[in-house]
Amino acid sequence: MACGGAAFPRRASVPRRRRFQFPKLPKPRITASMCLYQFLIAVRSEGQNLTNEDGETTSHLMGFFYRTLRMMDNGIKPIYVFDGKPPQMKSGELAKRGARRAAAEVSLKEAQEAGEQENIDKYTRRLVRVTKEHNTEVQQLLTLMGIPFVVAPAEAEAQCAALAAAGKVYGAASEDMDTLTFGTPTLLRHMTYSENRKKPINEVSYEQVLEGLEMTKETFVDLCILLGCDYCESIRGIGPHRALALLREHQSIENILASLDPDKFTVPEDWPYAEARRLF
DNA sequence: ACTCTGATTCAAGACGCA
DNA sequence: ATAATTGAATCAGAGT
DNA sequence: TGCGTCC
Repeated sequence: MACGGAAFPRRASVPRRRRFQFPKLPKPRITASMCLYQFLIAVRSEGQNLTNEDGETTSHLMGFFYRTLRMMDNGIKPIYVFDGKPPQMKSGELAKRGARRAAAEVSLKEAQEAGEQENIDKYTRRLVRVTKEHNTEVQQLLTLMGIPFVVAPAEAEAQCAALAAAGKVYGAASEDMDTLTFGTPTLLRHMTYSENRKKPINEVSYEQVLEGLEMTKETFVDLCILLGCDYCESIRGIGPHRALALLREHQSIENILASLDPDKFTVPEDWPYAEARRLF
């Protein structure tokens, strides 16, 4: 997640990008959770989600329906992957999110009182929440459409990587670089943009990324951990450049830690980098 | 002067018609 | 009871 | 391409 593509130094990110040409029967797997969010946030009219006559939201169903149809039109057979249990989070992180949500609620109320429609929309979007019902409704829709989906035991990204690595699908469609870290041979980015004809689909090959960065799978995983992944925080003061340079020099987090100047960089206490590494 | 990091902010879908 | 993103772009500021 | 509509 946090291992964003933009986080990689431009010069080093030699992973070649080439225009994606549809193979015969591509079956990319797609993480459904993010789609759900985006549909609920974006599919609106006059600030409100689309609803049926009973007032129940249908934005997510519309979104999935049309996007899936469009993919089928282009010869893509998608397999959606739903998140299972969300990754465990730290209490500090939870508190931070709670605070942000509270702030958005306050801002929303202010905007409502001031009658600022633009801000009302903005903060309403920020408060969007995906429920279990949304998930099951979408799954039901996919079933009716005959579109396969998988509910991942834990994180969707890992499940996708497994499907892709096993050759069950052509590739994994996601914006999340963690998907690569999980070992997906092929990552497809901008899947939705390209459906919208705004940007070309970006095909990233794991092999070529490693080659371009001159890294092994092991050092690449360490790199992603240093950049900050979902499972543990990163070291303050170490960003993409230093992380890459340090790994080139020392090959592993252990070696880096042994040589880091403790006066300059503070390593988090009980830093669970090894556990994070084990997850990938 | 320049490089890097980290904080902040914003926007987020798809269709069809003109 | 509990909940809730993220990538990209931009800016500020620390460190070199 | 821009814009109103989708429910």
